[in-house]
Amino acid sequence: MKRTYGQFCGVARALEVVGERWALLIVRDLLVGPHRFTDLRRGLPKIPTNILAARLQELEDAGVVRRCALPRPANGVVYELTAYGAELEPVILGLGRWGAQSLGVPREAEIVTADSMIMALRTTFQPEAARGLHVGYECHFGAVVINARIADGTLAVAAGPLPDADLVLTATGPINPLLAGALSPTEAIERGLVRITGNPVWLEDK
Amino acid sequence: MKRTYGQFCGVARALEVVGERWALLIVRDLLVGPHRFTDLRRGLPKIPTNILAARLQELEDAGVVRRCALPRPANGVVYELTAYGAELEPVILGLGRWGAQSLGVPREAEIVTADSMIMALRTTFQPEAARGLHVGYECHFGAVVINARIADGTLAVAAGPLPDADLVLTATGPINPLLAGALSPTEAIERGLVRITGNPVWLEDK
DNA sequence: CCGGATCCTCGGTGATACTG
DNA sequence: CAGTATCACCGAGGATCCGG
Repeated sequence: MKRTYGQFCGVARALEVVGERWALLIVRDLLVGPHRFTDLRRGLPKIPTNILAARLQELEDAGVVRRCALPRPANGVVYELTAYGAELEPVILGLGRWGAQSLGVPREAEIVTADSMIMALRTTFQPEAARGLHVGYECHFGAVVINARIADGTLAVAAGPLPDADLVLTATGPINPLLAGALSPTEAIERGLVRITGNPVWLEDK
Repeated sequence: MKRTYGQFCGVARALEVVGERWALLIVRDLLVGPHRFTDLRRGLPKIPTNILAARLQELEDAGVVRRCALPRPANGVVYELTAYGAELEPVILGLGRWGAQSLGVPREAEIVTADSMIMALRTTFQPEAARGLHVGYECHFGAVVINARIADGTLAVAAGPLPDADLVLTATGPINPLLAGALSPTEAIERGLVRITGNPVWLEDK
């Protein structure tokens, strides 16, 4: 018997499914792609393992997450979003955009993960500004390196470097206004928040 | 000292502010308009009063909610969203749309509130379909009566009846597909989910 | 009636340790 | 690697009370 809100309302139903602590952060990481238990654990450093196991079970029961045996080489398990779960993407992006406004400066012992930065980049992507563009970026946030490829007005972001990147960005200051969309990349460079390497021609918008 | 997620991420920050139990439902009700403590309590029947008081305090500290002395006639207090808090509207609407898919049929002892139905109507509103329209609706969900006015492509929904309504809708069955946008009003009527009174000419879309 | 404050209980969370 | 087991603790949930 789970806790309910006693309301016949879509918002209440949604919160009964993904409103528990940690649940939406798990969904955020899974929006990047399928993850193993240990991958999720690495991305959510403060989550107790029993809570992670419980959340995954609940999300699986709710049809948000699917548990899959890993393909051939490595035996193991991966968790991935169902189509239903993937429909949470606009909600997560909206939450991220709202929360980025009060992000401030990283607090003591607060970490940056590749998955969260990947979703942050997706948050700020403006398809209209990217029409007809074909670029590869490599972004460095501390030790975290992710790559972004823009092609045909769509954005693909993933972890790791991009050897043939047209442009390499390195964050050197508080980049939260950039993530919140309150600052353009050009302004960010002027303020010394981002250092770039490569061809500045590709600095249209992200 | 509050609980944190230990992540430098907009989603995590947002959940630290509005991710606690009941918080987003309070915001949902306040999106309809300012409420008094007792109004909120009525709309969230299962919330303990100490939790409601604590959430309001936290949301006020976070700059999401503002506490206001009530205007002249009645002395008292109202809580209203700040501009920052009101920016959560797209997130709430997205959550409501997602949750409405698995809304099912009202569970035992599950109630329908005016505020939740008002937000549900806002969820389904499609500005493009309402262009040039000027209509007044009155909607009945059990004992809950709300009114909707469409003018100049915008929607205004409020609690209570609308004496000069062009159209009166009464829900008679499981209306969740309608709320989720999976069903058109016309189809809903054919299935006997909604009974209408008035001039069917106004049945374009909501 | 409004706007809480207070007390108590119980279960989930969080930390750590341990196992197949 | 992928969890399960144990346990302390604190916040949710429920009831009652209290000053305007």
